[in-house]
Amino acid sequence: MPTIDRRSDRPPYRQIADNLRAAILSGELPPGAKLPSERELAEEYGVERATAHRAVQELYLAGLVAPQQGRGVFVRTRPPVRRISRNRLTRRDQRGFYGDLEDAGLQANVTTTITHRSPPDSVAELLGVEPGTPVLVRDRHMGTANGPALHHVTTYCTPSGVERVAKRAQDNAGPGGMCARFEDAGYELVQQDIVAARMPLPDETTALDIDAGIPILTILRITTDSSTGDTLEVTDVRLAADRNELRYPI
Amino acid sequence: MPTIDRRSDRPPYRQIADNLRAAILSGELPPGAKLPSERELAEEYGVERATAHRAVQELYLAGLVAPQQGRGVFVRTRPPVRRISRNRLTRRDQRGFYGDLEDAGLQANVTTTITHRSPPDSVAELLGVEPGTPVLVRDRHMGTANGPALHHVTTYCTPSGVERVAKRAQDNAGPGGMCARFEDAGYELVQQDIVAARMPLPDETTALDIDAGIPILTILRITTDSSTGDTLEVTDVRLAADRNELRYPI
DNA sequence: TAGTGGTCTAGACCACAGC
DNA sequence: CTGTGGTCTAGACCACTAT
Repeated sequence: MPTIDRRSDRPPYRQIADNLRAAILSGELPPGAKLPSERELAEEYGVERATAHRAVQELYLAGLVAPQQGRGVFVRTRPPVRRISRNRLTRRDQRGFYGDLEDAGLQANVTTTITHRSPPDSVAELLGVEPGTPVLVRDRHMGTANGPALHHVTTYCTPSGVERVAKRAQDNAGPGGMCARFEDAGYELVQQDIVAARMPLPDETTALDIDAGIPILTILRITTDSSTGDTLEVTDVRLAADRNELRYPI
Repeated sequence: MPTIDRRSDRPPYRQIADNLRAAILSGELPPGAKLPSERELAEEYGVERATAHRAVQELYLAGLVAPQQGRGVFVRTRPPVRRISRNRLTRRDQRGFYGDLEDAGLQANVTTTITHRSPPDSVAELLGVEPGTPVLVRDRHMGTANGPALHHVTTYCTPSGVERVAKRAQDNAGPGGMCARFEDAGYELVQQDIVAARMPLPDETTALDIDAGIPILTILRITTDSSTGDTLEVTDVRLAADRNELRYPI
């Protein structure tokens, strides 16, 4: 019999959320299970419906439950996780993105956009250009024909980097991507990944099919010429954190 | 003069949040700036205060603003970021955690707890033990004397792994951690990191000093014996995503 | 004391699911 | 039709901050 301590510092809606969360994490409410309706919760705990709603909202925004209009609130089921290896995304010696999808019996769906625009200040610094300077930018949105979006890749090229591989960068960079083209041209590359996470912006929420309470993983991949130390390109990858993990062999 | 489209599908509180978010991202409301009070927003947009509150709440839960009771709502300032290198956390050939802090003029504050308990099922599988089997667990909570928490590290050891390095694991594992002890014993180690992100649970929120709308980065580091392929230990690291980035040289 | 955000009650209307 | 979650209004009390 759940109840609320009105004298507690913890507000009622949090106490209700705590109880529901504990039931979910203990397995008492397994993935896919239906929570009591907000009106039932309200009566059960002796609060207004708005308060019960806030409790459910708390769990929704933490990614634990998924409300469905007209049906009820259900415990989230974890979607299948893609475990992405270090060099799956750019290196030529991998079948890469497409092979990954073929294995799953899916058809790839890639849209590429080429623009000139000024990169974020942090990227401009890495590229060695003045903030606000437009550079060549390739946006690639990766998805499946009948499924959720997979990831979004933005590649920023330095002017000098573009010159070195000529027009290939303007169009499709070919198998292995830009890096393979740099290697074709005889450069020895050094790469590093900067991995971070944050909450998505609204446009990322729609572009990457991200549910509330799910962060995005971001990878900033920096490619430099090992002999000169020049940065050749910077690639920014964004993925939904509930469907993707990154694997780095050491 | 901001206004609301009552005929739009997008509810009023989201339209207000959109306007504020745009002002923040464009720099019109720079980090540290004070937002209009909820009562001001309510009057400005012709809505009730509760609706204005929801708009601000939206931004709060997305990690963009920080409300302060009695003072107002302020645009979040990004805390300084620690960029953590691949092997900073375990390998012996690094000064590691302590050196990192000394550089910043801080004093380390580590509390270690040793228990026997059953690991999460996913970890049990990696260790090759039955789910529910208690194993040796070392919890280390890392912080600074006068600052926010840094990270939390949980190490799960296989029974066979523990035998091989005897009692060292029970106590302080010594410089370089368990991995160094395995190497002392002549093992060749292979490691891989599985990086993911998720929203924190309430206890992690307090333990790691995490604000609303900030995800946590999780690293699952798996150490195996390269000759036999046995998993020797599994380490789970959790860090606040607004203060930490991971750097993986390739 | 006045202004701020945090929370709750009370009641209402809407869009949507399922019967 | 009933039950569900999504949202808004209207008003209230609290704790906290600053003057």
